[in-house]
Amino acid sequence: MRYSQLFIPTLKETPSDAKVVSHQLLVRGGFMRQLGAGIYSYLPLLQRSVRKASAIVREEMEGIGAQEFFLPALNPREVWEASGRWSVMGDNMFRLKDRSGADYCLAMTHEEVFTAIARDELRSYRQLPQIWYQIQTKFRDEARPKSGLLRVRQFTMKDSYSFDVDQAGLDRAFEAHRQAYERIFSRCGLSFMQVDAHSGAMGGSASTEFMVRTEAGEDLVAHCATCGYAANTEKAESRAKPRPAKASAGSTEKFATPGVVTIEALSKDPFRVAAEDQLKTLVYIADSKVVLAVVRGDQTLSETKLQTATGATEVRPAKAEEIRVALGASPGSLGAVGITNVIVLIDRSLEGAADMVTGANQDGFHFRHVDVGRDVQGKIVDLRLVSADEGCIRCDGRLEIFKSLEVGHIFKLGTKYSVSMGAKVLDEGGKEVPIVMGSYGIGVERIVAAAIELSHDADGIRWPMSIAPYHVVILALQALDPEVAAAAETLSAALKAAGVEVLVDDRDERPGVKFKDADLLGIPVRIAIGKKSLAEGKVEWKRRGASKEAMELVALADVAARARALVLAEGGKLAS
RNA sequence: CGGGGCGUAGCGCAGCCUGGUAGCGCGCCUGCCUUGGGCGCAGGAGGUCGGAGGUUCGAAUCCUCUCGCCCCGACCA
Repeated sequence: MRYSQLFIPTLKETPSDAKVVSHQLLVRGGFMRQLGAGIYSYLPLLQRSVRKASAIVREEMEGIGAQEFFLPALNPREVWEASGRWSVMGDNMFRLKDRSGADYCLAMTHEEVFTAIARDELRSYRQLPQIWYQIQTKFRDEARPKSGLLRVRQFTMKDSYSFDVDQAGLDRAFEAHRQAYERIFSRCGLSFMQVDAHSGAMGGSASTEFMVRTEAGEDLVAHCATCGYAANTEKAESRAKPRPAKASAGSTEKFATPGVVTIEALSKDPFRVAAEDQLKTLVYIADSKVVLAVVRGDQTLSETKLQTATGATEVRPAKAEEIRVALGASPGSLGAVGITNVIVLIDRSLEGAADMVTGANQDGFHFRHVDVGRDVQGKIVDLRLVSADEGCIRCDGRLEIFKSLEVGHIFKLGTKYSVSMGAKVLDEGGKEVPIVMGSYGIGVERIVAAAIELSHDADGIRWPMSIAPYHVVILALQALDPEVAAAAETLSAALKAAGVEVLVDDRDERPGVKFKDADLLGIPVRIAIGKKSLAEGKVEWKRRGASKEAMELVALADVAARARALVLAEGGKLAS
């Protein structure tokens, strides 16, 4: 393709509203433009990369026997009512009405529609297993779109669903997806890791996220370098920093703490109660029920874990009035001593803790000598957020915590949707059983954005060969010079004949402009054709990102074969 | 949804506090020049100052409302 005829609106300056690198470079490089918050138009160059990523996804899905569908993004309310998610999805789902006033939504995922097809059409275990997938636009009314393509309201997702007659079948489908995902992300040039994850609104049991470690990500992963344990902090567990064991110090005793409403204040003069010797009592409303969550004073509650523990679909901090009604005191003086009329959940690390201090549910007073189990009773669950440098739960290593971007997520759904929607088959024994399902997603644009986050420099993008918009860019440094132009033409034709995708910068621009744009666009191989070297029948070959010293003069006649070999070696695909 | 910030030419910004007929850089168009890392010179086009209402002789500037975007938090398969 001739650069002069392509639409590649590059910018000299970084757009002021772009914060993360992938966003900046995609806009500067003329790959995309914003239409609204979290809504982007993909320009020709980006579309090429997205299609390449999609093609890799498609190949690997076909490789595990998955069959491609294309389902409606516009869904009637009924199918979402059937699974109960019309209400569960809340404000995150775009909703609309048709002309007759009937409710519709823009699908944010497709468990319901696929399960409905399975329910209507699958009757026998003989028809199983099935893996169905699609690569489709998804819509989510994100509360806060941000970071360019990393968090948007409309995006492309590969979603697949497995249907099996039993758990063993699901395990096989899950494993097949894990391996397909490993191949997909590797082929797209990403370094990634698999982490244990929270299942959230998807329901189901086990789930694994595929994470790319980058500061641009929004998830926090806890990782143990010693044994390899890795989990999203929504799920991660650790050995809590130990608290020096204390013996019970007799019965509880109320003492005045006027004006003291924080853990911090209580740890100072005149009280000097270490944070780890305090019980932090937090009041939440879980699906309209009051819940007390108790963690150690030096720990942080994980709302996600609280949600898991309560089984509620919505969990929020209680308002001051609600707290007063439930406990008769204000935040800062709360405790769970003797509380039996509401649900009390206690973090596992507090099991057996003795001689603690906690609020007395009377403003200005606390209790001391509080023993968990004796004075504070409730269900012992995992509630606290892990923090860096705590001990690994699997070995004696330490955890590190870092930001990551979720590019894929695989779930063992089990029978949640098949039961709620009535998708059943007859098993070998003629018994009717719910289909055992799995659900598997990949954010296609996130692959592209993650590749940029991982691979760029001060000058621009450095695309992996497999998803680069073109394999080679030819710079005709003196575009108006007949010999240079002719050489560019000849070389372009040779590369094309060899199956290499080539972009020819034939613009009547100064060399500096072409070099800058080429660096910005990040095409893996740059061939510069200038008068001087051309006189000797040579052109300059340079890998994007390679040092100046790595530039080589290559005979014109050798370029095509060499480029073809490189494309193949680096996992690119030759055009047929 | 809470907190903060910003909307002025295609892009990046100044002007606003202290009201007086809108400016800079880049880009764009024309000509000359130049041609291996975003050249140089000269000329030129381009703006309902996000929108509505108000105050005023007069509003980009002050006031009210509103829309949009960005950031932090909450939220989030």
